[in-house]
Amino acid sequence: MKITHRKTEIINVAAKLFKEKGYSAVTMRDIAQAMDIKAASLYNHIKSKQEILVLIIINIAEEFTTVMNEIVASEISSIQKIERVIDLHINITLRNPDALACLNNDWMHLEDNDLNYFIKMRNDYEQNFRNIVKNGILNNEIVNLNIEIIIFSTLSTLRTLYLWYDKTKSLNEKILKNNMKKVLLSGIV
Amino acid sequence: MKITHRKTEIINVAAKLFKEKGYSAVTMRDIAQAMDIKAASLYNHIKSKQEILVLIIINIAEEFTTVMNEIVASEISSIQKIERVIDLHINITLRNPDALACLNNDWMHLEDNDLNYFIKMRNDYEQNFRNIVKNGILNNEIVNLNIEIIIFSTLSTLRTLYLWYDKTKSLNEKILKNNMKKVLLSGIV
DNA sequence: ATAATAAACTAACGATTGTTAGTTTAATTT
DNA sequence: AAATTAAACTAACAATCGTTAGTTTATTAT
Repeated sequence: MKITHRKTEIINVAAKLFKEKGYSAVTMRDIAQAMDIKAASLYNHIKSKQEILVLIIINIAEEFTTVMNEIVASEISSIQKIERVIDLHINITLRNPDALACLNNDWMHLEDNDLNYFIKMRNDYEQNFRNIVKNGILNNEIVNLNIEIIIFSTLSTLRTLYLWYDKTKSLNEKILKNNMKKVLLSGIV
Repeated sequence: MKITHRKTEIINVAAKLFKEKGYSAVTMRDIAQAMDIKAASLYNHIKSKQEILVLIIINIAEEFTTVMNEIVASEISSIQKIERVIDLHINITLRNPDALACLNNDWMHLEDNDLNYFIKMRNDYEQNFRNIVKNGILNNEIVNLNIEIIIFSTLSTLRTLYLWYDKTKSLNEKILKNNMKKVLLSGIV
């Protein structure tokens, strides 16, 4: 099915509502009301509530996957790769915070193939990041602490940036990226 | 209403289910089935589904509030205060990861007074943390980067530690705390 | 002008939701 | 032994859920 303008509107409105209350707590009537139409009218544009969720999440997940693969393939230092991962997360967060919130909180409500596909992408993503850090430790670019703690503390900050998105509006993008890299790489002391 | 043994069991089972699918997606029949009884039987012990959520979240939130107030009142350096905050989060995560997940993901489904009370506690908690960091910057214990980025990157890691809880089982508590302090305070480079 | 399409509508469906009422069973206390 | 209590049960309720069918309205293409 083609993605029309109206369909895009539904997806954006739904993503915003999903961010606020979560997929399960948002009804088709909620989405319709936010668009000033009736719930049944939504089905002229979308196949099901589940389809909305899939379109929101899978697109973003594929974008993460694509760029991560580029980063892994590039011939730059481990630190530079991590800096590019930081840029990736900030870019997507600034462009589409609602979809990102949805991906983070509602991915478990995907079904069947979509769920498996998502989980595979997420695992691959983490494994790629783990390899970057591992290589960084091996050639002394990165400090030799527990690797899972390094991975987790970095990714959890980047993944939940959307929660904090509002407060970044006073900062411009370049300053945000610079500060984030300093904090994540060199700490706060 | 007194909190009996059976009531505690319901709360623990519910917290685990809420962690997996979120408050809204878990039905009373789900909770009952996990306890091998019928849904109606739950109401011999609890008042409503909402009461379960309140008991899970508010207890944990009050514990955070109490200990944070102790930390703020103590006469130790800013860095030492942050280290105690790190300990606080790790302690609660190790003891009750399910309730913590529920607090993080489902607090918005609290209602009326409970919701307001929770939001006030959360705001006060962040403000206390902000003041600790601010003082640390003023007396040169902490690097002078954007304060909101410092606060956010630290808290987001600590708050989502429960997601990563499983992988920490190989580490003992002391090593986990030490590594986490090094990563959050001194970075990974 | 006519036909075709896009996008809304009303009305209703079967399933599921949280919850209540009233009853039964088993354990504990008097 | 009798009475009380704790904790389960069956059955059902009103409300809400995602969704479908069929229709109307307004816009666009022929």
